[in-house]
This record gives sequence, structure tokens and C-alpha cells, in this order.
Amino acid sequence: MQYDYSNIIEYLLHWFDYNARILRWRLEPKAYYIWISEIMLQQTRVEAVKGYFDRFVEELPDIKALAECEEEKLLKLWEGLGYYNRVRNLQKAAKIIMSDYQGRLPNSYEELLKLPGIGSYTAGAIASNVYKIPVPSVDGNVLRVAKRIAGSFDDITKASVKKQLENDLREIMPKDRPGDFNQSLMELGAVICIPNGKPLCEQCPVSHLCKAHQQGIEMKIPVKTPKKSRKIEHKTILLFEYEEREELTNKKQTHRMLSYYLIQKRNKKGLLAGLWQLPSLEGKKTALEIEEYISKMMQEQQLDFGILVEPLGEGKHIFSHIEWHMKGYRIKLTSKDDSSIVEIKDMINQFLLAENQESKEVKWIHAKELEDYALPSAFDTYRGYLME
DNA sequence: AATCCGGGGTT
DNA sequence: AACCCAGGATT
Repeated sequence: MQYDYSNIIEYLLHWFDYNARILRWRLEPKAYYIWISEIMLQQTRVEAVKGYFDRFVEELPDIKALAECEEEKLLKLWEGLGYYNRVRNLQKAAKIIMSDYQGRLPNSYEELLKLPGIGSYTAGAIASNVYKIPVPSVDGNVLRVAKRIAGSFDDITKASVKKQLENDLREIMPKDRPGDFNQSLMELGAVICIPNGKPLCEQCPVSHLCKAHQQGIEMKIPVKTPKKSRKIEHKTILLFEYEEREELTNKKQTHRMLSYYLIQKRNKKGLLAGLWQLPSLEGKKTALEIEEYISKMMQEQQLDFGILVEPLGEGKHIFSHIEWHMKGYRIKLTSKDDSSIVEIKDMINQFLLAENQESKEVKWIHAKELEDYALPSAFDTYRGYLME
């Protein structure tokens, strides 16, 4: 054992009894709720999860409902939470649970670990909280808290350091309240022994046992190797628009114009997998390049449409590991003859295929229909240009 | 062991 | 602008 943490248990549990935040999955700690919350909480703050959790379990109240949910609806429920593989794995696991585990979450650490989306942290969290199994669940909070208490300069980005801590904690888990002990470590990390800024050691129930506090080196721990800098990608966002005349029976108006916009399904793998996007091109194109591009394409498709290219300004979106620097254009298509929107749609589809992009589903929608499709916030700069 | 995968709040 | 978050899967 590298460090003996057994002295902190009683203080942390007592502190937790009086200071635990009130969270829905704590009030009603069903296996399904614990599972869903733990997946949502991966790399995501409690405050961000609350609303998503309530909506999710209302729409999908049990494992069966989750297993049977349409992917489109699932992604919409997850839209904005990020790391979308989490929700795909959630459903994969739900299907496995329905077919192999009689619809109930497995009740051992090892079996939980086999399910997609469940690693050592989540398996420990479910096992200890739902089934009272004395196993640790080590996340970023626990690593920070533990290393400060031990006064250790171990690099917590190393997998070996996490494994060592898991082993040390496994030996001293309180048999009566393993779940509460795990939660108390995380709660302390989230509220007192915080990641950004100075920890609130005056309020800490274990400051008298904390090596970092004794030596005044709280801010020097934990040690982490810096992350790789973000890569910058330049993109051109295309807002294809087409107006159609809608006849009205209304006496005051005989008709009105309705706008269609083009959205496109993203690849099944990679960034924002399976979500929708506005069609885009690599690099920042000029308006002239866009016009030439489409003219050429119309010739090849032997269709003649009027086009109007309007610059929509620049936008930026920052992911954790990539930056998108975007330039947008509205491309308004106007019919010169009786050609239907079907032909235009085909033309655009061909256009996108011809540009050596993967074959992706495209859809013409009204602005209002956007609420049915998961269009991530990376496109917020241009979302506002969609009008009814 | 590195790299990929979001989005938003803090400092 | 940099850092981090109730991490896991893939390479």
C-alpha cells in the first residue's frame, strides 16, 4: 500500500451526512437512476446534468424504454451534453441488459465493467452505491483529494497512478457505507477541495489529516502533464435556402412564402457523430469560389437555377481539442422554370457527393422543424439565419 | 501510453 | 486564454 487513507473515513462520512447536496439520484437511488446519472456525470458538472437527467428519465423511465428508443430521439435528449458516444453506449448496454441480464443491471463489479460505457469509475460507483459492494470509484475529484491528503506529487494523468489509488482505497473501503464514502470523497472535491482556485481548507473535515495543507502546498497538487494544444480547422458553412409558395384558403392572403433549409447527417463515427449539421466545406472559401462551385455543379446536373450568394460572417467554436474557425454563406436558390424542389434537392445531394464527401443523408426542413433534430451548438453562429 | 471525444463554467 | 469537469473507447 502506497498510502493508508483509513483515518479519513469517519470524518468524511460525518461531514457528508450533513453537507451532501440534494440530488434526484441521491433521493431515489434506484439502479437505473444511478447508472444514468453516472454516465451523464462523466466529465460533466453536476449543475449541467440536473436538467438533462430529469428530462431523460421522464422520457425513458426504465431500461426497456431506453433499449427501444429511436436513435434520433436519444441524440436529441443528449444534445448539448457532449461526448455523444456515451448515449450510444448507454443504449447498447441497455439492449445487452434486456437480452442477457433479464432486464436488470448486473450486480457485480466485474459484470458491470463488461458493459459498454462503463469503466472502473462507473462500475465502482454503481456497485458501491446500488449493491453496497466495497469497491472504490476514482474520478478526477478523488485523485485530487487523495493526492493532496497524501501530499503526493504523483502525476494524476498517468493510468498507473489511478490504478494504484484504486488499489489503496479498495483495501480500506468501509463495509457498511461504501457508496457514501465514495460520494463523500467526490463531494469534498467538488465543493471544498476544488479543482480551480484555492481549496476551502477552513471548511474541510480532514484538513488536520492533510499533508498538503500542513505543508501549505495545496495549490501545487495535483500534478498533471499539460494537454496537447488545440488544432485549428477552417471551415465554410453553407446555408442552402429555397422558398416555396404555399397557397392559402385565407381571405386576406392568397399565399405565403415558406423557406426550406438544408441540413445533413454527420458521420456515424468521429466528432459529433450522428448529429445534424449545416453542410460544410474544408477551408474558408470566398464568395466567388462558392458561386463558381455551384454554377459548375448546376451545369453538370443540367439544371438551371438562379443562385444568390450572401456572406453570413465569421464564427468560431471551441471544442476541447479542436477549434472551428468558420465562414458562412447563405446560398439562396430560385427556380427559373417549373422545376420542383425535388430536383434541387437531388442536385445538392449530387453536389455534396461529387465533392468527395461521404454519402450523408440530407433533409430540407423549415426553421421550426429544427427542434426535432440535434444540431449542436457549434453551428449557433448560423442557426439564427434560419427564418420561417 | 496517446489520442479522440463536447460544452460550459471559473479563474 | 487556460483550465477543468462524478471518464471511456480506440489505436
